[in-house]
Amino acid sequence: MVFTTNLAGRATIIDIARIAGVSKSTVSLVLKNSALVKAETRAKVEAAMGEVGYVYNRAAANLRTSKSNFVGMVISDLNNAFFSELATGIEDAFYKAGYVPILANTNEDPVREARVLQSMREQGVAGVIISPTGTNSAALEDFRRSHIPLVTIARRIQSPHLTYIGQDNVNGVEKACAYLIKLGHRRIGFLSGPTQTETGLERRQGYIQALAAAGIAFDPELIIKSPPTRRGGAEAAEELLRLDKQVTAAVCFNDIIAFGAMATLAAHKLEVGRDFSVIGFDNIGESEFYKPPLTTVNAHTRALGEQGGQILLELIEDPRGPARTLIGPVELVLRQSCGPPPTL
Amino acid sequence: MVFTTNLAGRATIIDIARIAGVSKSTVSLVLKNSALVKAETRAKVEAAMGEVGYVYNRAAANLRTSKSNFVGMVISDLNNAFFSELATGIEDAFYKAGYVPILANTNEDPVREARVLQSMREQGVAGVIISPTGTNSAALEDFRRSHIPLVTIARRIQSPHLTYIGQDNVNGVEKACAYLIKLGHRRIGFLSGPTQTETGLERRQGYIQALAAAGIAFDPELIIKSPPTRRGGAEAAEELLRLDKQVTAAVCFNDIIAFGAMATLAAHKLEVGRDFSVIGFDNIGESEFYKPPLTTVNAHTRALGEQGGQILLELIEDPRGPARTLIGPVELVLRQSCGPPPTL
DNA sequence: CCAACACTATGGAACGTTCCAAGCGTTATA
DNA sequence: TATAACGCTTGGAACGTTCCATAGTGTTGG
Repeated sequence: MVFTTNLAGRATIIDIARIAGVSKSTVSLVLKNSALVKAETRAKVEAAMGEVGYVYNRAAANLRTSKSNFVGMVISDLNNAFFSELATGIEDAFYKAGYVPILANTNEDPVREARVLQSMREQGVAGVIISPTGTNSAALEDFRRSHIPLVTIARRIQSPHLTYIGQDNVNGVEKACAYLIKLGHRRIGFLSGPTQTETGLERRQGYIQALAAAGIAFDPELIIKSPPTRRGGAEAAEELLRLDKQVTAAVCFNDIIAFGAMATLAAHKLEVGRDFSVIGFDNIGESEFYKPPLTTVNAHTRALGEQGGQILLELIEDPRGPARTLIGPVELVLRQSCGPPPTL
Repeated sequence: MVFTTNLAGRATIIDIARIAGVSKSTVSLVLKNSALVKAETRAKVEAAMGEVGYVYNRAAANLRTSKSNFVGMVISDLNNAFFSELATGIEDAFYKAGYVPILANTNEDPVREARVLQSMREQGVAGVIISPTGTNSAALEDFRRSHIPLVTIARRIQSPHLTYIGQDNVNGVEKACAYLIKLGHRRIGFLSGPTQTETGLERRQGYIQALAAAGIAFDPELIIKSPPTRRGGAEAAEELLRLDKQVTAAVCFNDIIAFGAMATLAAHKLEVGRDFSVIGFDNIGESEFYKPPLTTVNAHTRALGEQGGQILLELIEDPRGPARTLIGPVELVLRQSCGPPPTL
């Protein structure tokens, strides 16, 4: 007899047990590769499973054990290359460990974020990794109280209770600025992206620190905020040029803003790498192939995602222990957008 | 009494029933907003739920009803902007309908694809939408036999049994070529990407048809295959130039190849839009902001994803009916990579 | 010859829902 | 007054696993 195995009416371990002439407990043991079953018995059971095309019902197992192999993966903007690289890293870590990620793209919408977290609770996720929208720490705080392991990634929420993994934003921008200063630039703009997020504040902090370290006077006008989009970058660069302050270089909140800025510079007949230097942040895939190739801060995004996933898995294994904060190292990748790198 | 609601030991409808002084059946009815319960009773139950922070257990419901609100979303390369845009479209359709997507990024690996499909069966997904790796129709065919609704998207597998939604590849490349021909180009290269996939074959077909329609002799040497990456595009363009056949324009398999090609052209001191024209395919976000902005075929990727998700949802509602094929329309977006568009 | 023990196998309760059949109190109808 | 109808509520079986307590069979050692 062949079973047509759609959700309802597919073969269960009871069917297998009957066919193989054993009890359902034995079938269950076979499924978990228990050493308790005799090889011969195992073979019979496996034959029966093959015969009817048995498919394990994880929902039933989840219910019985009140565990699950689901993890939530909440991404704030999947269309941003940074986050899609992060997501593939995370997904990879889960995949390797046999966990299954439920995806939610919040699209920077805090309402959606809250709804999605609630839904994940209902699904019984074993844990959640999230790049928060940032404005909704209430929903996050609320979720945290459910005692489901939770990791925030790439965007920090100020809370001593939240485990966080991210890149070293301050140091990244510091390195970028220091490099420009070494190349001789004195008036350096900062296209700061959004300024109310932790990420934004940290990167801004790096800018200010680097200038101070070099003894360059800080001019708040040279910080231009904008949405972290190409258009935002283009407009911010426009504004920076309008200041007419002999700015010769800009550090950008991220690569995407840098791309936008480079478009504006080109429109103003400024050759990037000769007339004006630009540095980005993230080192997303396309930055290497841009025209000119973009000098940027490598945040090792994919690895960061993988490590974040890994940390969540550890937290699931052992939920005790205090919240951790991990800051991944960061380095400057020298390309043509600042002119030819100085020989060492 | 306050419950600490982690997975094990969180409040159940039985707890709620006891607190509210009703039966669990009544609580269940409240949960599904049944009109059968008196407003007063409903209020009592809802108060009890609020009191203990009740969280619905969907796994239990899934088991009982042998249904689920999970859908599988299998993406072949999430780091490719085309697919990440597709994914957000799909995710959006699911989100709106209350379905929860399980994500799997196969990374173009057929083995991973097969494993992932099996895992989704175990999770009891209500349906699956997949952009196949293309080389593993056996696994797909096998999955299809489980009678779980299945939609293939963006990449076609030749099978009369599979529902497919994609963009009009032939017509897209035809339009691109026709435009170049109208601009006066006669020797047009085709950076064909991978040639063994259906998508590749269709786009190649468009190229051949367009040349034929214009009475231009077909020269197979002008078709250069490569991986669909920036590097692939760069190398393919290199090869095209090496032919030394006075080629003045190239149509590319996708935008990413076009970006790579443009880098090569720049390295050869050819100004794209003046000395050489380039057209891409997909109209991914960055193409608008490239230098120069890329003329490309708009595949309405996000909308395509949304529609694909929608079709899967319809199939879940009503799994009967034959496999469908939907081909979305496609149009050329004129930008600077072919020089200024002719005035109409 | 029996106790002790290893090795396998098993029945049944439990996980948290849904849903059917049935119950009950009140009002309408005959 | 008996009965039907209606509005609301309920007990209990069922979904497909897991896992505990228990039991049957040899084998070993005293």
